Amino acid sequence: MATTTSTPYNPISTVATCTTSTSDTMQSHISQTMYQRDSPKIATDFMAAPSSIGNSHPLSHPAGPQWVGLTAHSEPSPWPLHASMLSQDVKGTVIQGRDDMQTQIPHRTTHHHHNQAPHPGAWNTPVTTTHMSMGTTGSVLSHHPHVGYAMNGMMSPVTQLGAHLRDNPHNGEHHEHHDLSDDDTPSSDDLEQFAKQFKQRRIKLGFTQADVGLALGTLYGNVFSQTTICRFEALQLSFKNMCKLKPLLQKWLEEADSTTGSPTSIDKIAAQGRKRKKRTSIEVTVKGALENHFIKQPKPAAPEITQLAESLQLEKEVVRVWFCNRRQKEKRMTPPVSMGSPGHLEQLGSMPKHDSPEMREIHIAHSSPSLPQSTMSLAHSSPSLPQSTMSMSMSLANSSPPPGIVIGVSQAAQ
DNA sequence: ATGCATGAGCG
DNA sequence: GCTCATGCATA
Repeated sequence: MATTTSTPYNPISTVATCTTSTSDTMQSHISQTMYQRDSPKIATDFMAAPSSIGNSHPLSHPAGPQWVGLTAHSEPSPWPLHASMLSQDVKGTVIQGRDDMQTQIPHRTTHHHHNQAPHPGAWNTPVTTTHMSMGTTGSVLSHHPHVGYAMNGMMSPVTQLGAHLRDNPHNGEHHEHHDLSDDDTPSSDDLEQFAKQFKQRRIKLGFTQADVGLALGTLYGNVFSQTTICRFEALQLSFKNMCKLKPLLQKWLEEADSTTGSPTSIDKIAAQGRKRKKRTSIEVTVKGALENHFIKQPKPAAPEITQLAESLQLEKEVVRVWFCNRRQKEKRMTPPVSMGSPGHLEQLGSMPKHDSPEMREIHIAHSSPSLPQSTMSLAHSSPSLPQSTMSMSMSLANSSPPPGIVIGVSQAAQ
C-alpha cells in the first residue's frame, strides 16, 4: 500500500503503511547538502545570489524585444509575485541560513503558464520566436542545419529538428520560424549543448539551481524552482519547454557572466504555500504493477483506473495522476537514446536524440515486463526509460525484446 | 535528482 | 479528464 498521508485534503481511506510520511521536516537538511555541492559555497548566502544583476542592471537586456515576444506568447504580463502566503502545514520555514534554496519557493499565484501550444506535440510551434509572425504566412524558412547558440549574443536562426515534423498539424511540413535574429527553435543538439554549458557556467559562477530560478524571477519576473532548472539541465523537460526556457537562462547566463563578482541582490520573494496533498508514497511492488499496466495500457480509461486503484489499494486520483505523470515522463526530451527509429516515435515529445557520446550507458534489456521488480529497478536507475521504444516494443512483443531496446540509461549527473 | 501533485487550458 | 508546465516534498 501506499503511504498516502492524508492531509487537509482528502482524508484518505486508511491505507497507511507509511514509509515516509509525516516526518518530513527534517529532510530539508538533506537536500541542502546536495545543493551545496552544487555551489561551492557561494556568496549566495541566504538569499543573496551573487546577483550581478541587481546593482548593475536589474533588467537591462540590451536586446529588449527579444523574448518579449516570447512572453507575449506565453505570458503577457510579468507576474505579480504576490507575497500572499498561506500557511502550510509542514514546511521548513526558512531553513538555516545558507543555502536557502528552495526552501520555500514562491509559486506564483495564479496564472503563469498558459502557453501551451495549440496542439500537443507540436514542437514546431514557435515557442521561442521573437515575434511570431508566422501564423500562416508561410514563412519558408530556412532549415539550414546550423547550430548555433551563442553564449552571449544571439543565436543563430536555427532551424529545426527534422524529427518532429510529423506532428505538424499542417502536414508535416514545418515552415514557420524564419530566422529571426535571435534564436528560433533550437535543435535538440543546441539544447543539449546549451544545457550542458549552462550547467557548467552556473556551477563555475557559484550558483545553485535554486539561485538561478530565483534570479530569473527578479530579472525577468519569472521565478522558477530548483526543480525546473535541474530538469532543464538534465534535459528532462519537453522540447517545447526547453525552448521556452532557454532564452531566459541564456540571458541570465550572460548577465551573470558579465557581472561576475558583484554581489547579489536577489531577494527572495516571499514564499507562500498552499495546502498541498501530502505526497503519496507508492510502494515498489505497487509501482511495478502500475508500470506493467502502463506498458499495456498507457491511457487507461476511468473505469480501468478505478479498478486498478482498487486492486492496488490506492486512491483513484493517485492512480490517475500516476498515469498522467508517467505519460508526461515519456514525453520528456531526455534521451531515448539510441533509439532504433527516431523517426517514428509515437509522438513523443522526446526529441530525436542521438546518443551523446559522453554519458549514458545503455543496457539492453529484455526483461519481461511482468516483473515489477526488474521494471522498478530499471526505472529507478534510469529515470528515463526509453519508453517510447520500450512501450512500443514491449507492447508489441511482450517478451521478445527487439534488438536495440534500451532499457537503462544512466546519465552522468554532475 | 525525482516522485507525486496542482492547476490552467482545452476539448 | 487530459496535456503541460511547474513545483513542493522527498529520497
